[in-house]
Amino acid sequence: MGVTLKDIAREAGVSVTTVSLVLRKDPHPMISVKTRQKVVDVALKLKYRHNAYARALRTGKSQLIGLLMFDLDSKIAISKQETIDSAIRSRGYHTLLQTAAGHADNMRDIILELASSAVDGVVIIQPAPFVSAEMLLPLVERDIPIVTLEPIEGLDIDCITVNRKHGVYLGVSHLMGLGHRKIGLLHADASDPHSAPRIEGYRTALDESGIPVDESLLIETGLGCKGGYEAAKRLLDQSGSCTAIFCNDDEVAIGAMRAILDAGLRVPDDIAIVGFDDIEMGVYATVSLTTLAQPVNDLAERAVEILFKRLDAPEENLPIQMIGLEPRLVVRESCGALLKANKRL
Amino acid sequence: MGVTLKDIAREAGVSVTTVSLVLRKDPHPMISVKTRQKVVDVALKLKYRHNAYARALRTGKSQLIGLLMFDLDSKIAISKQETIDSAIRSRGYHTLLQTAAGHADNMRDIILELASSAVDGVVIIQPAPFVSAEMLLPLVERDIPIVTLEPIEGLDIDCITVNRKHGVYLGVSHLMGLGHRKIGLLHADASDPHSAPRIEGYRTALDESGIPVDESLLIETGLGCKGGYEAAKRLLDQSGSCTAIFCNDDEVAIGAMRAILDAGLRVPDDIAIVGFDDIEMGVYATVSLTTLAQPVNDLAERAVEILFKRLDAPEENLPIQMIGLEPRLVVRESCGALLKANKRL
DNA sequence: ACTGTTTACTAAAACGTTACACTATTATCG
DNA sequence: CGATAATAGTGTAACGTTTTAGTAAACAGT
Repeated sequence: MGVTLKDIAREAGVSVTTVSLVLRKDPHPMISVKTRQKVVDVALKLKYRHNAYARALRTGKSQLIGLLMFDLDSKIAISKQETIDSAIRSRGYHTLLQTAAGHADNMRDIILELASSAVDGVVIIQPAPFVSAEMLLPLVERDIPIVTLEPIEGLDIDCITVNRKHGVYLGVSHLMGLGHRKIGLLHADASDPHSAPRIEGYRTALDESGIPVDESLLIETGLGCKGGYEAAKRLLDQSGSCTAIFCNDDEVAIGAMRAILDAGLRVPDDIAIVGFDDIEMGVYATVSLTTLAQPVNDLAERAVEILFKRLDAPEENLPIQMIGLEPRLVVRESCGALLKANKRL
Repeated sequence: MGVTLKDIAREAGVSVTTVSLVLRKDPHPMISVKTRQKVVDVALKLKYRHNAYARALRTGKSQLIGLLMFDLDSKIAISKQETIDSAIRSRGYHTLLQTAAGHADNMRDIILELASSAVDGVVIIQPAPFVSAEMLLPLVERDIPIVTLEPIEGLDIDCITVNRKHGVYLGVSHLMGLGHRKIGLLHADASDPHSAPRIEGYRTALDESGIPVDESLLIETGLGCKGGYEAAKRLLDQSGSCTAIFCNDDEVAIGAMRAILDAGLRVPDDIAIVGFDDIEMGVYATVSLTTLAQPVNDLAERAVEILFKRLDAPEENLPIQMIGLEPRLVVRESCGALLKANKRL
């Protein structure tokens, strides 16, 4: 149905090979300018489009990188996706974004589908807790390079992530610097691998100042605004005595703020809030959000860089990379630091 | 490198055809249970995965639907994407999500790429103002069915959209029912095809009540929280006299709320707010958002339904469909209706 | 015992490319 | 002038699958 190289060859009076050579802009082979021009003209006239399948079948390469996401609920994950996407595009490759729409079953399906020789490489943006080493086997067996943005237990693959432990440490230390001693922590449940480092960072910060950890201030939260709202409510109900809350991420923080306001308290006057991620919405929250910014650009660029190093050198046994980037504290209204500074004036 | 049908055929002592027949689970051909079992066993043993490219090349079908988005900034667009994705999955097809990451140039690239026989059909979630009829030509020429969620000028293709005019009419009428007479409208700029229907709906509602339209209350807004924040600021600066604002969408509304609070005013006491879309964040805004909910599920299901009707009957000349679904008013705090009801008690 | 039918399977040709190994033709040089 | 080299191309075999048209064997019917 479509126009093929054969059609162009016939029309231009040359061989299929020549047409292929010309249209691929292969600089090496010797084709006269005249022939080149004729082929290009005919191709344009017939509105030729290459058949991606035939090309991929023949070359074994698709110029396609699979971008695997669990869902599109989190703004920070989306901004990672966008940045990675553009890094891949800038290298002349295309992106095949796959989302599991919040279903772990889909994740397995998608990985199998990607393994059907569909992509040259894979970046997994939200691996855990949805992706296990075993699920990635089909890709590993076919030597399809994988980079994840979070470590996967039991599998040695390139991983470039954010040092969440240190981030939480920075945030909690900041709150302590403002005088807070009773600091709540809304953390994801244990199945989320981000949870443990966060709790560690929290403990480290408190330990360092010799403050004992009050376990009742550690509250498990669901994800999203809704999760934060409910978790903060539980925290406020059970112990009215905390003066600050460190939230799992900005979306949880926005939900938590709403719960605090609903309880008749003010942010940051009565309770200070710190989030994690630095999403745009945080800036426009009723009380703008102090947070730890993830180095999204860096993260994306380096992830793609590592992936392409492997693509370019398929045979070489490059060492597995495990890199942790540092988040950066962004001070806005919700932590009360600005309020305090103003008062001092 | 991968295991092919040939490998299985050799190992199982049958022909390639037989293997293909068995593994595709073609019910028609007569293959004995014994042979069938042997082939399946060998395939499993060798960890066979079909080669998607070879299959697509041979059959001319990829079982892939392209899902085209301009960006992932808007929550409502994402929820449409997720719903459409799962509708496509439930039909045994796969989704190829492509985002232009906010660059119109990418959009053209992506469409060309999709036209390289890469997909069997396309759903465009945010066509306007980024996609023109001319850009879609490569798809149209190859008879790849397209469904958009918004009309595209100059091109007759299936379109299933939301009746924004009526939505705005409902929202503005609701505000008028609450006694508001000076109602601001934050609308996208004219390049956005949603803009005109919104303004129309606004005018219709006012006309119906015999209220003259004060043009100074119609303010052009950028997208996202930031856009809403800035536009609301402009509105408040130039005329302090409006008592309600209808916002282009929920994200704009959240930004606008922040601007109102920054100006020392309260929502909804001093200024009532109504948004459009019904995103989750609106529920957890400091003042929960009254809005017009888009019928996302319906939208997605019907879009996919139309697409598959065309896929299943490629030759039949099905009539072009243009469907507008009705949004639904969701009353929360920001419009002041609840406040008023409480006072009355 | 012959035709005809059913059952179980297979050979070979596509699909549109690319890659490899060639062949003409023309130019260069001692 | 003949030999060599450079230039400009071409023919054909893959890539892994599906599809079409077939064959070989077993079986039934008269």
